Amino acid sequence: MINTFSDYFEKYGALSGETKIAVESISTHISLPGNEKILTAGSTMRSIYLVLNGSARFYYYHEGKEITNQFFFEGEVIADMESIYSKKRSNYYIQLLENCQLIEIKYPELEKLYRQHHDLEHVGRMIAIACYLEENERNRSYQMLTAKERYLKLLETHPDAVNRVNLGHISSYIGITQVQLSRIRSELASF
Amino acid sequence: MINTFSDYFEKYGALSGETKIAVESISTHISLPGNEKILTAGSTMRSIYLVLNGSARFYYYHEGKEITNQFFFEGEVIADMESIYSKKRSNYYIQLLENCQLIEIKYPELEKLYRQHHDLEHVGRMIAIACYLEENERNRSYQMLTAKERYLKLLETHPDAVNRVNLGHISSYIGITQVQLSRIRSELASF
DNA sequence: CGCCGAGTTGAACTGAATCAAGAAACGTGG
DNA sequence: CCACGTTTCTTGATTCAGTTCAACTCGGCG
Repeated sequence: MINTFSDYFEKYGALSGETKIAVESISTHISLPGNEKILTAGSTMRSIYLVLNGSARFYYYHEGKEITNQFFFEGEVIADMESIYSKKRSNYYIQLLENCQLIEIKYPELEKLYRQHHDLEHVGRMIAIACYLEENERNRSYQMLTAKERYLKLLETHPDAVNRVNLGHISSYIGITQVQLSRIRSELASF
Repeated sequence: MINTFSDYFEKYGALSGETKIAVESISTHISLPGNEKILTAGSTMRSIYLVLNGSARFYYYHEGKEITNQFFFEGEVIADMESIYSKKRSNYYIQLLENCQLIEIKYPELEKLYRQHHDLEHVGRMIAIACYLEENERNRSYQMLTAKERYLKLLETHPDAVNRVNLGHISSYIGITQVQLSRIRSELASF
């Protein structure tokens, strides 16, 4: 169970006691109601959030339609890295899908810790690499899988998503319409 | 112009003179003929390569067909991060497309330097984040663009690829058949 | 000269999008 | 606790983008 940012970081490498204390010292526990947006296009993201409880999605608009690009569940970290790193206004939205218990870290403070604690920066690099590999795998699934196969893969890797999230969000996540996803589901159900 | 690994790293953040000297001390210049494979499925990747001259592609097989997942040109770094980090056998291939001048760094030696030089680890983290963001953008292009739009986008972002690489490699990169890409090109040419 | 790989083109087919209508589920206020 | 409106999901009919299979062109090279 991931209850603190230290827990989260330590999945990717060891941290000294000192570093863990420093990380905890900049963490704040917050709780927010479902539906709340923690990022809106036009504003800049300055914090990252560890999900203790609840879920969220990252989305954007294209030709008037919402497209969900990411889901966040318990133990995962909510962020728009693009906005955080560029310090520019985001083009994206992040919305809570349920009531959430979160731990917030203001990014500039984490950056300070990265500079002070080499072990933390190392773990940060490992996390970024893991994120890169995950995105790359998703790209490969667009190259080689059909819509139905991508859905089946999501069932395996993110069973949470399928049970707790709207069909429309899931369908845009795997790059199809919700009509098509509905057909895929009914086809699968008939076995 | 990127002539050394230090040049490459410094695109993402400053390095001390000492760190740069350390990086150069583990770099080796090599040149290899076009068509050579520097990674074959079943073997483990242990080095990364900066491209001074030439090009390469990263590919794999799916249902008997080659699918190209990445291109590498001058100033870019060739690696299969999955194999390098897991230290396991790769499922992928990396093939040089032209005669190449490369700079090789054996990964375990770079890892040592990461541990010794905090500034280098910081830059490494920035690079990983940039790679993540790039892959994420590619995912968004699968979510919202048609095959033709993805090709036009590749024309903008990687004009090199379109001129120097086989149609078949490009088509699998953007997730379509080479037949379809040929049609797209002839349609575009008619304007 | 003849072969070979790369690219193009045509015809038939298929997976997925679109448009549209209806059914189910959900939340809110009376 | 029911009635209503709204949102979410399903289903059918049609259209369209992209695949498949196959034949043909073209340039390079032994």
